[in-house]
Amino acid sequence: MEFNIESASRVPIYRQLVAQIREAIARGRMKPDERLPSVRELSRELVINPNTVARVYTELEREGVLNTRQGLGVFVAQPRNELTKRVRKERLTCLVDGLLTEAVHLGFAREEVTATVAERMEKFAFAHGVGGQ
Amino acid sequence: MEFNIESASRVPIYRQLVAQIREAIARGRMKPDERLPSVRELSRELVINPNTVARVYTELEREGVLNTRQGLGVFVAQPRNELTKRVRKERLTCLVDGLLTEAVHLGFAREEVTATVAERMEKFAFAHGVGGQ
Amino acid sequence: MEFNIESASRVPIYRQLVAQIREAIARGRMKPDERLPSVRELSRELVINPNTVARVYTELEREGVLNTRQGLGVFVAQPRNELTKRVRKERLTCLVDGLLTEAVHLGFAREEVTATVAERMEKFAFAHGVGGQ
Amino acid sequence: MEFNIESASRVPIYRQLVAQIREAIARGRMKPDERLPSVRELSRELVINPNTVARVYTELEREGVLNTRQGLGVFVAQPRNELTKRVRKERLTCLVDGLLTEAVHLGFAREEVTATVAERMEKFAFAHGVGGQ
DNA sequence: GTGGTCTAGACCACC
DNA sequence: GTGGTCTAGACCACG
Repeated sequence: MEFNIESASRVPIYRQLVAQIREAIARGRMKPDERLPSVRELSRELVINPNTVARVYTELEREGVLNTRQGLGVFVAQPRNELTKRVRKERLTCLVDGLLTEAVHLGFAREEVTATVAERMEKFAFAHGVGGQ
Repeated sequence: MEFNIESASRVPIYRQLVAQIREAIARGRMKPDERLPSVRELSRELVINPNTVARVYTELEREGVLNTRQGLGVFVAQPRNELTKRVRKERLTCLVDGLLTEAVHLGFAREEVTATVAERMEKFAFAHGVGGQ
Repeated sequence: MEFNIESASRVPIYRQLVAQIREAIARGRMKPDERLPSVRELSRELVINPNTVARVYTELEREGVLNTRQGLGVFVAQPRNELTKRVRKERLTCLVDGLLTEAVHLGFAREEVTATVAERMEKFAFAHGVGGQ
Repeated sequence: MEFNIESASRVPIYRQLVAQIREAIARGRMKPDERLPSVRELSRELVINPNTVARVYTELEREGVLNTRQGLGVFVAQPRNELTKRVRKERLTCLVDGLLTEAVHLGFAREEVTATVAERMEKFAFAHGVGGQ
């Protein structure tokens, strides 16, 4: 996996990294139980402070996306669904509304948005069937 | 238009307001040339600092979503598309990828996302035909 | 609220604080929307590094126990239940088994454990009725 | 006795094993004077480092839960109660408070906790009568 | 070697 | 004033 940090961006480094790792997993480019680079490796590679990488890993672990095994490294977690159907649906709706708001302001038409969603979907590793309770 | 500020949220007040105004416009609940409440009115109504409201209006004006007519008030701007088709498409793709990343992590299936997008779309005031240059 | 840190303990400072805040809330000694001391105040009072306090607050916010409002401070969150009934039950069972394991090793009898649970329960602010889905 | 190590867990292997042995004894699935597998056997079976198993046995011996008879192996110790009633009661209270704190945050009601404790209790090998001095 | 904890001190965003 | 981010560097626990 290759990550890249724009330190000029106003988005905090740790958020950029979090987003990139989450996207890599969602796109199936990193699989469950795959090992990520060590904190020290990644911090050397990206030329950022080890604590910043550690923070990213900690945060993603708390979310259940990664898990760390002391002395062994950090790994992609098995997907779990601990949230209520209701909460998950609320979050999805909120995200979709945000997308649509921006799409309208950018001047897109309905069909363009639908087409883009359908097109990008192919790149993501969706679960099959309908998600848990 | 009614706005509501959740002061118990970690999202800064000014961002909540910006988002709500943008969404109201995108949903067609506020139309071009419609007048918004004055800074003082809105700050009194929402019980927030006038500086915060002023900041919101300034920010949305900079974005081209609102415009101020000196002595008359603040109005919803006519939709403009200053960005090239290419840039706009890039932004849309980026937003869609963000949505899909979250959707996968929430455990949704393709069809659920497609359905939610289609359903929410009905609530938004999309332009007809295909957007500008 | 008064907190006390044992820096001699092998339990990390930030975990001690997290536990104390969680317990204070569970016992109803801190109520929703109540403000906690600022990061700087608390770090001065407990004579620990402000980053350690910040970490505690961040962690509890991520858990949904606190929420921070930029520029205003950190507050006790309204209780929410985002986890699946199944996951919650699993966690409870696991915690109870841990308790019972220790109780047996300490040589307690059934009735003593039952009595202690009943007795301590009076000190905690349980919700009424049965928890969400 | 069968133990199972979850290597994908953030809990150190040696702690997992310690907990499982303690629980097995508390549930009466291992009785006093029963022999445990040798360090080599167990490490081969669980596919973990022999040093890790050795550490587990040492730790449990220090606690008085196991004892080693040179050349013969490691055995479950006779239950002893070296702690005063007062100290033991303090520990129990502390553990119960920890359980109740979590239960409240998980949104359980009193009755649910009481019921779970009663239910799980059936699986544990409690001493009869009231514990020592 | 791995990650986890803690400190010290800097600079920025929010209200 | 508040909290959020980032860096630098120390020491400890795990395997």
